[in-house]
Amino acid sequence: MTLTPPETPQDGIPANIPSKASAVSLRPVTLTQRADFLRASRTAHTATPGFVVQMRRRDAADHPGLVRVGFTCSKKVGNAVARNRAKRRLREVARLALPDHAQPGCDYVLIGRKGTTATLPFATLQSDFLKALAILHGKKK
RNA sequence: AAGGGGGGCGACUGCCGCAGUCGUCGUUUUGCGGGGCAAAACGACGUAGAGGAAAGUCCGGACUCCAAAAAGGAACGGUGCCGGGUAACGCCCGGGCGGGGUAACCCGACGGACAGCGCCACAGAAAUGAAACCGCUGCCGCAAAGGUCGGGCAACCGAAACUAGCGGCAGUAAGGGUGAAACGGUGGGGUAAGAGCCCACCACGCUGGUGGCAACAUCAGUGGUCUGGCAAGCCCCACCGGGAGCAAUGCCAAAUAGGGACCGGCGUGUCACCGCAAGGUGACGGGGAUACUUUUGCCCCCUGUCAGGUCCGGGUUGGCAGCUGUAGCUUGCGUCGUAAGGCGCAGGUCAGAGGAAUGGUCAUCUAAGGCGCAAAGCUUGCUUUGUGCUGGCACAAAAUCCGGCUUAUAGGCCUUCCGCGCAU
RNA sequence: GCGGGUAUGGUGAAAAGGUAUCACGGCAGCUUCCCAAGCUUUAGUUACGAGUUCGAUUCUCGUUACCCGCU
Repeated sequence: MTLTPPETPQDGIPANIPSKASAVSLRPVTLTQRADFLRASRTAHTATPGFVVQMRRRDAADHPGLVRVGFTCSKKVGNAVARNRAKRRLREVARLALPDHAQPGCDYVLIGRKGTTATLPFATLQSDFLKALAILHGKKK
């Protein structure tokens, strides 16, 4: 894993995305490759009662201006119903907040937690996510 | 106790699918020199979008590949009262038998232990051919103590018979601290003591009659007791089953790659140019191309110094098909059937993708529940009425598709039935 | 998704229908001035729930957890 150069081409991202992202609105691309999640797990992260946020700033040559976001709910969260519910709520949080508050060129990963992600009030999740983003951006600067 | 059913109408915003054939409008990107065409992506509109168990993966199929002429057999595995239903089943329906419950009703791996083998620890006389042992009884032999009789004032002496006991012969299986289980049970007669030895009832086996398609039930006769238990031990009998699974499988593209080895067959299309030759290039010709019905054009590939057959690698990735509508499912009516279900007619039936889509914020209705408040009634801690707040809160997410089973399911609700209490 | 397998003291294993054994480790005691070694002793619902059987770790069914294979 450590022998892999960071400039490895990303097969999961279509080649036409970067040039388009500047022209159209800032729409986050969803992460699907396991390698992206592993890379993000080694970077800065902030925990809130409802979820954990990780942020990774990619290299400048790798699709600058593109915001990517991923969601993770392990089997610890619960059965398939609980995992799906947690992922949906995290997706809604990211959809509402990222276009206004995300920094281009970054990957964000949201991790669901057992119980709380599916049960906390939605407004609490939203405010926690904004706080977490502020902490992460401040840490990077 | 049985069955049904697992909220409705919506708003804003978001997710995902769509050959939406003749929806519309645009923008961007890629390929080719351009034109033009094709493909992809995005936005708006339209339209569709989780369950009764989608779950567990426990059975049965459809479908696909492998093997195979058909059929049979062996091994292995499964099923197991009888009849019916079904594409099929280990499922369902009806019946029988056994068990549970006051009842409604529920539960049952429910063939065979005289085909054979095996096991039954400990305890117990004995764990299955039955017999031995302790006992019980009769006869024979030996034989006390005590009692009886005789003698003696008494201590005591003597005599005969019986008995406990001991030994032998014979009868017997009633009884036997056990044990999960002891070759019938209870009662009576009988006997030296006993025994199905005899009798009545019950249980069991056999034979026959009757009812039933059958499982089985019932009646009569008979045997006098023989088959102790375990087959979710091996096994026997009857029936069923070839193996693997949509990550099956087929096609296309990229890539190592103009791959390598062998077999046997055939005998080098025409023209032009280059070359000493081997050979190369071009034209004509022939064939192919994941295709959707055809046509045309362009482009690409193969071949003409070989068509064909057999064998030999590991690693990596993308696209399309399979892919959702039928052995269908379901609603209504008719008809056959006790039922499961069958047949006929009419209607309804659009999730199908990438590791995978339904979320967020609200509103309202129908009722039930929960937490309160007030009033009334009394049965004094409940009921009724009014009112406020709360109010998708259970189990659980399609992944090829169907028929079942099993398991998980909140608050309750609806229909039918049973028991108990009270009132009439 | 499809298919297969395993659960026994704290750990690793055995038992093959008859009241669960071995090794290491833990607790306690003996021994020693103290420790180590040695000796003695102790702790299990055989993953959970049912069934067959007189009797189940063993046989059968269901549940849970974990592991493995297949693109």
